[in-house]
Amino acid sequence: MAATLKDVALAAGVSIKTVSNVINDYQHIRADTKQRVMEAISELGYSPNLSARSLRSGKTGVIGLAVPELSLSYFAELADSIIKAAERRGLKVLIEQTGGDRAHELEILSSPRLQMTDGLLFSPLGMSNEDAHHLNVNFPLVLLGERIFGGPTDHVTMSNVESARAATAHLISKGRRRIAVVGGHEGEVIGSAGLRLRGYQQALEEAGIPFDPSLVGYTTFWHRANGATTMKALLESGVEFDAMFGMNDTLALGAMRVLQEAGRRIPDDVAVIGFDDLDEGRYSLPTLSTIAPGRDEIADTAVRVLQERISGPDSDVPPREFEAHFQVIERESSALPG
Amino acid sequence: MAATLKDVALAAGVSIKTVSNVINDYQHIRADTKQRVMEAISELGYSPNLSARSLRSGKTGVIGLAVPELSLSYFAELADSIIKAAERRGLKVLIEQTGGDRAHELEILSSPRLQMTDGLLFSPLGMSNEDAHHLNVNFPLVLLGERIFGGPTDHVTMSNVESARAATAHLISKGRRRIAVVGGHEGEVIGSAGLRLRGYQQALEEAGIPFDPSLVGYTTFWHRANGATTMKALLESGVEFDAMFGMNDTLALGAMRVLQEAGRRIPDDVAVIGFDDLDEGRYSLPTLSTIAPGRDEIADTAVRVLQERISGPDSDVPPREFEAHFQVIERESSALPG
DNA sequence: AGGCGAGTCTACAACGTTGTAGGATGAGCG
DNA sequence: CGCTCATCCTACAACGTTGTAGACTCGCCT
Repeated sequence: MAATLKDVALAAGVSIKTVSNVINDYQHIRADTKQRVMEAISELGYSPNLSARSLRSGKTGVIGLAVPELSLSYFAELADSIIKAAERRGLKVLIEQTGGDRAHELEILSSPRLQMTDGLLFSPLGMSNEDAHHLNVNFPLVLLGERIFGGPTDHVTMSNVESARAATAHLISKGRRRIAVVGGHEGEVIGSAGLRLRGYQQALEEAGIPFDPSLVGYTTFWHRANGATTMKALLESGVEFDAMFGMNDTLALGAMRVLQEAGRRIPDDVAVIGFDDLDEGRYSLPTLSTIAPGRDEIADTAVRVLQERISGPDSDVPPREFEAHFQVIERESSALPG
Repeated sequence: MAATLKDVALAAGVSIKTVSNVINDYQHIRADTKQRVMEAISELGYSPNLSARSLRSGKTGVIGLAVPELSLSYFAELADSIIKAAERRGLKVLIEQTGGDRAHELEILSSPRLQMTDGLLFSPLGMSNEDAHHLNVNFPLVLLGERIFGGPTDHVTMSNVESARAATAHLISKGRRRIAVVGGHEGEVIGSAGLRLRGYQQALEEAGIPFDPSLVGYTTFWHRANGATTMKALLESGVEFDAMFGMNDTLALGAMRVLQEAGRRIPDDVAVIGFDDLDEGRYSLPTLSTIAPGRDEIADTAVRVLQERISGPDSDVPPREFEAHFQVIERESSALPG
């Protein structure tokens, strides 16, 4: 069906290899030969067979991206950034959804499901630090997210502790001292929740505010519904607070809705800040203050580092850790006289 | 590096082809031979080279999905559904973002960028019905969305007219007669905006309500910001209305925020319904009534049809059109005594 | 005894590409 | 005139897999 090098070679009256050379910009080709080949190519509508090329070269030009779910806005926006970053480097992206399920995540690492790709950007959610050794695989792998630290691979992550500290400090700078947290994971030390809670505590400490555990609302997942139910529980517990730090925007938005239903004014009664800088927070009522975690920087770094691992010499470079730069973005939900 | 059929064959003391036969479940193999081969396979950690397999078979097991942007929630959720549907059928999905740009969309159709895939699910935004002939490509292609109708390929779409009519009828059933629309595209006949506006008009007609053009708010894009500015313009125009139909949820949410800022109560002063059934609308304040467009059905149909085209005999089946089933979902934003 | 068919396995070619080695041509130089 | 050397091109092999054709064994039927 589709034209091959052979067809083009026949049409142009040259050898197969010469056509191949033209395509690959080999230097020593006479101008008229080149011209003739080019004409034959466009006449036959030839385009190279990528499977064959992959077989020869061992490279596919495709990278894998494994995320929990695209319907979680953060991962959708991350995927967007990553696809764009990959495109800039001439790579395509094949997306795999793990559902945040540990078994599914391990399966992706061990089975040949991503055979078609040159390497993998991996954002686990179900795995924990004890699973780090599973990352010891024999293909290029770059880890994303905050579930595992000190693993055997390159790792690109947010500045979780510092940015959570900045978020909390921001609320403190607005005169708030009773700051509720929505989204804690009981007993977690590593992981977005654990790290961000640490940042929260650091900020309190710096300001000389004692840490009150009853202000921390725990939840397993970070969906809108969880933000809502966690906030409901906080309200029912009767604990007082004049500010809230949502561990991500989605939680914050769900929680805000419950606060408003309960008659609390934002930011007057409760100042709110989230985390992630989702587009959504720009148009909520009120607009949501947040931490911009440097998504484009994360995407760009991750793709660049993966590409280095793919083409670079084997493993003489030890695993590296990258932290993206964050920014505190003040919007209406925390806009108060500082 | 990685083990090949040859290595396994050597280890098991059989021919390459026998190993291949074991892998492909060929019937006539002695039990002990099979056993020996299996052992060699797991011992060497063999897994087939997919590039080679693709080269031989002409199939990659990967389909392409071209959408405007994953940061648009609708497309993120669509991609989610499609990846899941593809997984059920043993396919992987490679995602390409067009940015909704016509030139970029045409380029994807004409260039060999998606060579690595067996077929393409294509959701254009910039192209219009006049570009339909560009869909006449020589690889399996299934069209999604409402930009082009009557094209030369299979097409999976929402019931735009009918569901917009149902949305409007829903507002009418709540006693509303002055129904504003947010998201019209000036002069458009085909396309989500044009079709949904038609459904809106049909519902009015059925109810004997005259169509008032000044109730239609036009906008080019369907982001949150556009919903907000369009609603601002409507309010400034001084036109009166007691309900609003947002052509999608994002627009509706943006518009709701402006309405609330202007002091209009929802649903008391203005009843609101959107379109798309985004997760977000389940946790907005108030929760957003909407049309569930049957996303899973769309995804499932699209993947199934594409797979049929990929493996099926060539083109003896004429292009087919599929319309997913929709549902009106009533939430707080339109919850009024019927 | 000869022949047949089912079961089991193998050798070889082919998919379309690129790397390697080397052949042919002509210019430059002693 | 003969040599070298750069330029331009070609033949062949190889990447790892699967389809095709056929070899060989065995039991069973005529």
